Amino acid sequence: MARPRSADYDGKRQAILDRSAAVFAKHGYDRASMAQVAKACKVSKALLYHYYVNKAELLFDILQAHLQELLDAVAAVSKTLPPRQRLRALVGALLEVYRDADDEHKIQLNELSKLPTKRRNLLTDMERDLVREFADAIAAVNPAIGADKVLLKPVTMSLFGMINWQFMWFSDGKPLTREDYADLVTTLLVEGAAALTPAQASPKRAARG
Amino acid sequence: MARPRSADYDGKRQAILDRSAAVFAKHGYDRASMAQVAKACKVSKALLYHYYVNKAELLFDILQAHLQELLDAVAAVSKTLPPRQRLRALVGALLEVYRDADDEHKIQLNELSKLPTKRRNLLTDMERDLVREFADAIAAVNPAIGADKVLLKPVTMSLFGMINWQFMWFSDGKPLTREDYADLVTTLLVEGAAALTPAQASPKRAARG
DNA sequence: CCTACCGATCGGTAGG
DNA sequence: CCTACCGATCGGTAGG
Repeated sequence: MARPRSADYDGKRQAILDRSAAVFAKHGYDRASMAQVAKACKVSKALLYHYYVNKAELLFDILQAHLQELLDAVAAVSKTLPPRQRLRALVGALLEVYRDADDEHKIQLNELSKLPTKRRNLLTDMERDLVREFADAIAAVNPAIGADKVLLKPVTMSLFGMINWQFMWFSDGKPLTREDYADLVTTLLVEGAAALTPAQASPKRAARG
Repeated sequence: MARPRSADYDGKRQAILDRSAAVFAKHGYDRASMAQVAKACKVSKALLYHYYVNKAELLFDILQAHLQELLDAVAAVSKTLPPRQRLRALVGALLEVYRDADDEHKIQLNELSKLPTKRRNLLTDMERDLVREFADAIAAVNPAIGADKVLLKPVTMSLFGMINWQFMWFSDGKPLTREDYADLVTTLLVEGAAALTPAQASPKRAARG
């Protein structure tokens, strides 16, 4: 009989994921040694290599789990909400996942490029799916921008810029909550975008302030 | 007699700065070996250590020069422009410096934390000065937000998010130019922020979409 | 301005 | 026989 997998295999794996993310975020992927990671995870280095064939696979698993969490949160937002409320809910969903994922977010921004091409492409595909959800939501709120081949991308990327830069300055416990910031971002995007489109004979003229 | 400095000392130093930034941006600071950097700069490793006492000083010099260029560009924007035109010019100034500084920008985002505390603090002070210029310009355009202790920071950071995320997706030669994007960002910020303030009995209510 | 070389440490793997 | 794990150590490379 084959020896069965440890009863707590998945639990252990998740614990390794969380703790190693903290080490990678703090010291950077290259500087964090597998010995350091193992110590933080309270396992031996050999056990770490039992779960992951190499360091890059550990990094990949951290980022895949994080991106899947983002995609799940976005998928859970009702598709029947009025467009603006749906966009607001999508922004709030991302910011809520980020509450406990500052480490994973930093790793995503800083270390993704260090994965081998195939693994990296799997993750950038997930990122692209996430972006598409937001682009569609923006198009639903503002059909003129949705139909504009030139404007939709920069407007969508402006939204991601605001959301993904949040980790640089935001801290919980201050007067402005995550919900407040989701409102603020949605207002800047929606009301700002509305000002782009009225005189929209050509995309260029529409974009000019 | 001490041997005089090379006639082209500063020119060589600048060339090292540019080429090493490319290497650090491509492979990451930790992975890029000093041997690799020396080869890209077409100098010996020993000469590299003649200009910089260690690897971190090279990184510091790259980032200091970059941040100084940003501060200079911002300082060159006329202070007598009408508020909105001034904000637009400030955004355009940053995006214009970024045209030839993608490498330096990536390094600033990814590797700043790897410098020793004192060096890092020198650079974060420069970043703070840059942020203050923009916060002041936003306050001039929208005095209600300028007077709001809760809103000014997140609104300013939203602007930096849009500008500093640009390197992730923008490419020159597409229909949307840097000038177009400066217009777009300024419009989102100014018209969006205007929608935050009318009902501004309390900051929280004002931020709610 | 170079080659030669160091003390330290890395990611990954061996036997059991 | 299998998988789950450990203490010890490998060959190769880094910054300086």
